[in-house]
Formats: sequence, structure tokens, C-alpha cells
Amino acid sequence: MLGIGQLSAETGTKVPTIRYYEDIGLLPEPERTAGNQRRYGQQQVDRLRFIRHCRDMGFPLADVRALLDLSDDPQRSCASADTIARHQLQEVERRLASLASLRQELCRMIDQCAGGTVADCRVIESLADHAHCIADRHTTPAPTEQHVEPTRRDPA
Amino acid sequence: MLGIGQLSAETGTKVPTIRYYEDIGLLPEPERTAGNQRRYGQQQVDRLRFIRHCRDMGFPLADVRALLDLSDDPQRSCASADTIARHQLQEVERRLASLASLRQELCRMIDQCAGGTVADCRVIESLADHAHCIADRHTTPAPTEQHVEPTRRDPA
DNA sequence: CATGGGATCTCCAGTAACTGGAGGTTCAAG
DNA sequence: CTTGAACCTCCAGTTACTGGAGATCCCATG
Repeated sequence: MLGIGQLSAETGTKVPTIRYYEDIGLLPEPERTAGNQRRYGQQQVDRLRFIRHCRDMGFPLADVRALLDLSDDPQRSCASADTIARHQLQEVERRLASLASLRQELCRMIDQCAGGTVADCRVIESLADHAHCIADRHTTPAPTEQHVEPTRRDPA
Repeated sequence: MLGIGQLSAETGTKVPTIRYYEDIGLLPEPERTAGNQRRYGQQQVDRLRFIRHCRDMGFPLADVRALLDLSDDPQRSCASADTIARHQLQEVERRLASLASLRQELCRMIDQCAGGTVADCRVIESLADHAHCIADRHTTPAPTEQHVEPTRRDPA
């Protein structure tokens, strides 16, 4: 049986995070010593590793929860697991694309910076000027712009 | 002069977000009508566009603040703007790399899913099994693992 | 000039996914 | 038996917003 610190070291998860996962019900309440300290067995280690792996793959905790429920019941069809993974893949590809264009724009900005004063700094200018802006939300004087679905909130 | 709703439409920024930026001091307090409603001029529009563009580029608000301070004072050297941008570029490239390997792993998972029950679902298994895990944090029984710098918290 | 409905106001609470600290208790080595 | 590291609970803070309640304002009609 491991203490919470050992579990933490074993899985690369911070101690408060483990307690947090327990609070929100991702990890079951573990056994306790007479003195009220948590003790974990191999099952918990595996479960936490599963969670971490999911998180590393970019799954939000809600998806992780769904996946855990799934894997707790091996009789069920794996269709939903597949769906979640596919959905996640789409998300990842969306982000890849947007990061790639972002990188391009950053490179352009940096390349053009000659190192003088801010007055003629290309970086600042690029940031202020939306002529070359790749994303077209929030562009320039769009006359009749409605809420085109912000799409904001990829915390990239 | 624009009302907050017009500014919102003009820049693709939600109204509460504009007020939030004002609260945290990114946007100066605007003029008000006799009835206490905010009115914005072109300067504010530009400033908010600058902010949005920075955010779209992935700069955290702290960096945006630094960039704004910089651009408010055109005499200063643009070295720090350049530094911030370069730093951001590194970050972007780091994320690109990690997303790319993530995509690979997701693809592998999905390819192998034969569509049966969870018991033999490759997706679930992949998530549970760390043999192929690309990231090596939180891996398997690493005997002496110290805090190798979590590196977690790219909210990808 | 009255009125009504949409836009705005402030304040507060909540989101995700943790993270950290205060103040107190327990475990295990020496 | 002592001592110091690890652990406990509770709570507040982080980032970057987002949403709702309840009250007020603006302005285009009638």
C-alpha cells in the first residue's frame, strides 16, 4: 500500500491534484490508516495512470470520466470510446492547423523586426495591424458583422 | 462614439469580456453618457483589436499587458517586444510538436479499434497501457522518479 | 410626450483544472 | 520517545473569461 506521496511520485501527479480527483469523484475514496491517512493499492495506481494518460492526450476531465465509466464495464460496446477518441482527434487537428498558421505569423513578425525603437518595431506593428491577420474574426471595419460564433476558447 | 455592444460587434469580443478587460486595466475607463453607459472612440477600438490579435496569437494577458505598455511608449527599444514574440514562438513550436505526437497516438488508437466490446477495445486499452506512451512522465514503475518539472499545464 | 423593448448597468457566482498556503496531526526512523 | 517529513482538512487563488439577477437607460414609434 502506498501513501499519497508515493502515488504522486509513481504517477507524476501532484498530491493536491490526487486529492482533487478524489473530490470530484474520478478516484474512489481510498482506504485510510488508523490515523486517517490515505493508502492506495495497485488498482488506484492504474486508474490514476489511466487518467493521466487521458489528460496528456488532451481529453477534458468530462471525457476522462466517460472513458473511465466505459472501462469499468467491459461488457459495453466500445463505440463511445471510439467516438470520444475520434472527436478528440478532430480537435487536435484543428489546433494543429491553427498553431501552424500562428507560427507563420509569429515568424513573419520576428523576421521583420529590425531592432530599433518601438516606433518602427514590426512586432508591435504586426500586432496592431490586421491587414495580414490570418484569422478573420475581429478583423477590420467589417460593416455588418454578426456573432459568427466566436470560436474563441481554445486556450492555446 | 460606440456603445459597448457596437464595440463588441466591431471587434468580435463579448461584452462581458470588454468589461473584464477594463476591470483588469487592459482597457482604460471609457467616457460615460449622462446615464452612465460606456462610450468608446476609435483609439479604444484599436486597442481592443490589438488585444484580441495578441490573444489570437496565444499570448497570455500578462504578455499582452507588456506589449501594450511597450506600444504606448514608442521611444522605447523594441527588444522586449521581440523577446516576447520569440518566446511565444518557442512555446508555439513546443505545442506543435506535442500535438503532433498526440495525433499519432490517437490515430494509432483509433485504427486499432475493431468495434467490439470494451473488453477488447484498443482505445481503452491504449489509454490504460503505457507501453507505447510517447510522453515519459508518469510512465510505468519508474523506481526513482523525482519532480522532473511537471511541464503539465499547457492547456492543450 | 409617453411607452416599451432592447441595450446597459453593477455585482456576484461559476467554469476548468488545478495549485498553494495555514494550521494542525500522524508516521517512522533513530 | 523525539523529531521532522509527510499527511490531514479547509479555503483561497489562478487564468481568462462567461453568465445571470435585478435594476436602469436609450431611443424609435405612436
